[in-house]
Amino acid sequence: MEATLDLIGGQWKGVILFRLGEGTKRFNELQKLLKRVTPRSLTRQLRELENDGLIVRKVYAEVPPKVEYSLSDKGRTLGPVIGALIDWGNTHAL
Amino acid sequence: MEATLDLIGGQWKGVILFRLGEGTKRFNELQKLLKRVTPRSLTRQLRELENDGLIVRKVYAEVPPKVEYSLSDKGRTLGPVIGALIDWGNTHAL
DNA sequence: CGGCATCCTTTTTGATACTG
DNA sequence: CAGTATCAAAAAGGATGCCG
Repeated sequence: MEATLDLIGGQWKGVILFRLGEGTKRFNELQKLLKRVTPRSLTRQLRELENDGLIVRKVYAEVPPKVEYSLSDKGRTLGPVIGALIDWGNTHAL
Repeated sequence: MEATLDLIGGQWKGVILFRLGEGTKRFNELQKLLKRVTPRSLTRQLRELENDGLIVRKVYAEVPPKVEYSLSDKGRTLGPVIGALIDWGNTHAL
């Protein structure tokens, strides 16, 4: 369980995973959805999620650049966990 | 969900919650169960969990001192969440 | 036994500016 | 658009020692 928390415990990782659960998103879209995140932080969280194999980063060789992020198969297995977190939060939020 | 992660996202909080789910524990017992945690860190995590109303701290006015930690009613509602985290970790651990 | 105080090092985060 | 670079600041964590 410590391992699981390490994977989703980052400041923004939970929300990123949740948002990507809704569908593929571009860097810019994520940045708008996660108010108050700096590009630097967002980049780092995305890289960690990618290294952990939870999300997939797809780069299009275009101008202007286009990068899409989506859940990997492994990332999708987190669905129930994310769901449990959200349910509890909705029920017990201050 | 960010709120939920804040509550259980600390370095040791998940394990503490899990262990207290097994039953009431004393400070010393927790320290033994959580290898490598320093008293300072353990104290701080316990205080935060207490302030969040997830655990109960009971002090006995004895010599030597005795302090017991246990889950609060609110803390017990986290059971399914903890369970989901553990299940996922067991299934997908490296 | 169950801490708190102090000091120090490591890790994380933010703000701002700039680039392929 | 999707980042990187750099600096500064804050938060977290460990080590050690002392106390009621």
